Amino acid sequence: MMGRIREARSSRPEAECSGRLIVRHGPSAAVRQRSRRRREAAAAAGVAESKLACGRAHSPMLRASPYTYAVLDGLLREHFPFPRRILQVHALLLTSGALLPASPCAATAAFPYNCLAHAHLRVPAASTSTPPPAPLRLFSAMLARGARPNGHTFPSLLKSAAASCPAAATSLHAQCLRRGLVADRFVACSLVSAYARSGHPARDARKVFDEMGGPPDLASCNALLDALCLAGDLAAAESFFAQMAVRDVVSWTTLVSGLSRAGRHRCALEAFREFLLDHKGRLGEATLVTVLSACANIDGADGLSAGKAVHSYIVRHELNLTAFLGTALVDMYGKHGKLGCCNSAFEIVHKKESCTWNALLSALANHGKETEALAKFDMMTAQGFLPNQITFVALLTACGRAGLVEIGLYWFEVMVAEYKVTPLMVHYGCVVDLLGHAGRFVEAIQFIDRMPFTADASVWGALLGACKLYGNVELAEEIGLKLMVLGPQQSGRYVTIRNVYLEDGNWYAATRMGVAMQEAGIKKTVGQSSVVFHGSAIT
DNA sequence: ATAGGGTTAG
Repeated sequence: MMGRIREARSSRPEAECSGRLIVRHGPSAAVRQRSRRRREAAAAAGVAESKLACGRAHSPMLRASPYTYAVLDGLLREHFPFPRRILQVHALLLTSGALLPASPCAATAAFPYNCLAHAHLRVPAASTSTPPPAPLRLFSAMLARGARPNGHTFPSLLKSAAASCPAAATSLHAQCLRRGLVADRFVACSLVSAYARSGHPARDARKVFDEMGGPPDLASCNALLDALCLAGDLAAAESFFAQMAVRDVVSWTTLVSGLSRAGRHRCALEAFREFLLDHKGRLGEATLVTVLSACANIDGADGLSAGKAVHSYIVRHELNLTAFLGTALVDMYGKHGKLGCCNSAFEIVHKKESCTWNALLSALANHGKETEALAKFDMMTAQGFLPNQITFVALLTACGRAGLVEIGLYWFEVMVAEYKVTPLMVHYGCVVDLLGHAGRFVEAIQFIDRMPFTADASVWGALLGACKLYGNVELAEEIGLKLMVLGPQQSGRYVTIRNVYLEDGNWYAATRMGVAMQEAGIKKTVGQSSVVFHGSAIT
């Protein structure tokens, strides 16, 4: 406990003067005792009591006035970049009674709750841990204490819900309706965004947008644009974008990211270039990250050279390589197989995060540096970075490529048992790939049967690859039937199955597969070696 | 001397 207090003081000594302004003097014995009890309760809850606003011996009671509110807001703002201090200020507000009514007969103010909820948006999920995110818990608390949520309350709540509690979006919307707040443009804008980010169909977001009071403003338009992109309706998004009266960097970034997410990376890059034609200002992190991501996914020299151009922009303007930007850069070089650049970009990212490591690991795993990927994984965990689902995809891929079957199986077990990472379809695919490449077909099939959900085409495809490797025609045929049920669209798989037959010399079966494909509605005749789909060959 | 919304990496 002492250690924490000392750290808070020594790392930010100037903060000590902030709070004294907001305390009222003259504590009675009863008040002193109450305040001690509060401190103990806070301590028991594991929150460090900070000296920053406590004036220690005084009974801290907030007086509700515009002035104290301004101080409170300033106090929180000052601590925005430091998640733990936000928690400390929260603890302070709890112990000082700022979240309670100023007097027994007064109403509880919404203001401190609103500020606090907003501040908590800066706290990464890991620190807040428990499932309902802090802003939503604060909402319950304010309702319980009779504070009346207002138009300033909901934007933070909706943002938080969209990020980590999608199911809450509709209830919050109901709350806004009941309180007559849906005409507020901030609230409406947040609702549009929250619906889109909670996986609702675009029409829900659109409805809120249409029912917003007055003409829509730019932010709301951008929110709807994003909603259309997220719902996958790029045609609607593009036409909406075209008829927007005003567009800013956010509008363009939203469009570029939407196109890129839809797989139209070249279109995304073109849109960005169009944007550059008459944009004179500096580019921000979000825009650069989005463009780098598009560049990463454009195969060939075009993508790489555009990515390099973005990199040189970063260097020229001496932009700080944040985790976000750095990761995008590492990924861009990694996807293009430029492992040297990838590595040096990785090295200069100041505050690396797990995803930064992930980008590096994926690059190594996918470009023949499997052993190095395994070594970097060890470094990553040794330095205290928590591996996540993506990390293990890279790790298992590396094991698969290197033929390290036992090691791969080991890490799969560790992933589930030790890191509590819930395996996704891709992870199962990796393990099936591992087993398959070792020729352990029985185990692979047992493994698939034990999966908590039904295997999709990617998992069967992994096994199919192994069938091809080992000439296991019988199993290939079985898988062929399954794939036909799962997805008649997967023409590439059929071709692989056919090739298994062909290599086995089974021309009859190969022809039959061709017929089956035609029956499944695949425009592909036996005898071709590849199909062209949207300009790229699938074999 | 009172707060809030839209874009971003693996």
